[in-house]
Amino acid sequence: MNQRTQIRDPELTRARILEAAEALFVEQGFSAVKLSELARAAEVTKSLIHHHFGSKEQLWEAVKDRAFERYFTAQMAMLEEAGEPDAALLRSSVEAYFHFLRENPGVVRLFAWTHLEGDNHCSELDSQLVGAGAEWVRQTQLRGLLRADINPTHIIAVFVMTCTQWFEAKCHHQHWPGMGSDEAFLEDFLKIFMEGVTPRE
Amino acid sequence: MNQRTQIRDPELTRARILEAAEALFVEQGFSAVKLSELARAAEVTKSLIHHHFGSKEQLWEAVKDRAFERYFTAQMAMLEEAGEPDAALLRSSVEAYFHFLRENPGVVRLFAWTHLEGDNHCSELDSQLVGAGAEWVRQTQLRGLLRADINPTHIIAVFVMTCTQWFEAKCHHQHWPGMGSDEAFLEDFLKIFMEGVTPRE
DNA sequence: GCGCTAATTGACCGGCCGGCCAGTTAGCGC
DNA sequence: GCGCTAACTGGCCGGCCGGTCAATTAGCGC
Repeated sequence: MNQRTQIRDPELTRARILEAAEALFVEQGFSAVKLSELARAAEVTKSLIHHHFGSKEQLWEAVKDRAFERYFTAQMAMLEEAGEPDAALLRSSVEAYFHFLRENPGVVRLFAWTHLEGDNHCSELDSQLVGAGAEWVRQTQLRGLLRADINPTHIIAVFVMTCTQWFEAKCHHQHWPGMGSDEAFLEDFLKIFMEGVTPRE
Repeated sequence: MNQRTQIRDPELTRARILEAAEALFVEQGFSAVKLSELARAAEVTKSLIHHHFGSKEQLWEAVKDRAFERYFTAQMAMLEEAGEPDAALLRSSVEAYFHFLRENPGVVRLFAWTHLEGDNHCSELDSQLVGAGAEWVRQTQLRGLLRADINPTHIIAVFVMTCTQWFEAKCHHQHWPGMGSDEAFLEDFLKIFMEGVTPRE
């Protein structure tokens, strides 16, 4: 900003802008964020934001791309290290997904904002992920280790949506009477879910 | 707007503003809505909005209050007409809730926006609702008709969150490979859920 | 009918929004 | 070192945002 330390590092500048932008967009959503505020947060001039990203809209896209890229690679890694299909593995996948969301609350909110915008530019990536997961479920069904009378995609959807909503709407239902902690809820959800997808002997 | 039909009907005016505001807020969220646009949609001058509601913020509160009031009374009515506690009734309650959300997509989005804002000014009403539902579950558990090893509030939460997320994030997962229709998903969710909450004989 | 209240209008405002541009300068290739 | 590219600055802009206000008038109580 002022005359001190005139070192230039465009990579760092881009990173600083992206980081500050992600924080603000996650917090307030696209239209509530002001570029002036963002510039202050990133310790950068407003013009610099335009120089590196073109417009507020393009910056928003860049932020989403980066976050969903992270989400996608993390999930893909989890899927790939999954071993022999069986019910226990499904359980631990749900746990892993739940904990991933808990550790990445920003991603959850970013998802939520984009859902509300009707934006589905991340759905190619997500479809891949869900497709792979559903295929894994199908294999497990074929081995008789999961109920075969349920659409595999729906099995994935049920646990993904429950975990997502738990964190998206946390501010809302955390005050519900009798509601337990993250872990207590996950425990109870797994009781229902696992019992529901496992075949009766 | 112009000189024709100089009839005044403040109630109708308020209603027109509220209706247009709800539509826009539902669509775009609070900060993306412009009062000028809203005035045009409601066929009303901008000043009239301020006259009747004070400020954009207060109008937003009024819109939320009205919508949540509607939601609350509808749900309370459903709860009260519920009869003898048993598992079949839980099933039909889930179905009713799911169909209510499908018929009221605006409410779902309004909920979503307020969740993201961290606003929980509707939580007293909601807590009542959840409390009543959980109590009903507890009664059913005591009769041995539902598994007793699960927190009743969590049972409510699981189905509420799944239904909510289904509609909140519809634009997102409707393109997932293998995903079925509303009814097909509900069917599969109920298979999992009912099996999960029913005691093994 | 008369007068008072409040619904309604349209002109207007200060502020700030996203974006632009002319000018400066750091840093890299040569 | 030299020059060129692009990173970076600060001032600026048009537009429109939410909000105000004075003036007008419909409608209701009496």
